[in-house]
Amino acid sequence: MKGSVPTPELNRLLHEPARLRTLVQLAAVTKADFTWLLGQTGLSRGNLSVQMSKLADAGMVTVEKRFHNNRPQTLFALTESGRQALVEYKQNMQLILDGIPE
Amino acid sequence: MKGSVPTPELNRLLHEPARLRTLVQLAAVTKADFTWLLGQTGLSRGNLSVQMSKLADAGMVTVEKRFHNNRPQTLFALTESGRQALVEYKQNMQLILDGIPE
DNA sequence: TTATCATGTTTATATCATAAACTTATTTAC
DNA sequence: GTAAATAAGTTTATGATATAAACATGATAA
Repeated sequence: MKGSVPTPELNRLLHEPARLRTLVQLAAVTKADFTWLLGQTGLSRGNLSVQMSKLADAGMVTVEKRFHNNRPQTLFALTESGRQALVEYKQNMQLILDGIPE
Repeated sequence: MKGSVPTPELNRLLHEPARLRTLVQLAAVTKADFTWLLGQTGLSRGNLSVQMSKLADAGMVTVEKRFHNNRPQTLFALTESGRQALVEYKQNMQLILDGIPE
């Protein structure tokens, strides 16, 4: 068994850095609106929109549209299954990282 | 600064799971041949070939071709800059993971 | 009432991961 | 001795996907 290094599967939906970043942000708050996420992640509007749609389609986040100061506002929140997926991703990635010396 | 979560850049070359896996394997040994990596990673020959070429082009691994038992054999080894890149990736990813509760 | 800004969404493109098909050389079977 | 099968990779074709550019819509400012 020499040189045996674990290589668990990584959820590709979460693995993409643009989405991983937004999910980590969402994990740190109860709710976040589109514009705030824009600033935190540095993504373009188009990119953030597409990524959030994918996360919503997969049930990782909820989407709530409303008006705030007569402006449309979109609020996102991590779902329970999103939180679970994120924790699982963390565990798997941690196993991989542990195989790297230093 | 409420809700501030660090989001360092991740080296996309290393971030791709197929390549991350082979690099982690290479980090655990001094040298590895193509067929052995095939078994460890579960990648197809074509995929492994492409990924190793990219890693070689980027200077992350060295490639040594020789004959062994009258068969061609390709040996790979992590370079020093490859090792550094891997450690840096580990540190950055660790920062991101630390932002995830549990 | 025209222009500008704010907030997103839709599309078009360009990259890239992956497997299928191909190459070349070597044994093994007949 | 030649045809089939095995070994070790590489090249290509395609399908997915990340990303920005273009678009849409409504509100405020000039």
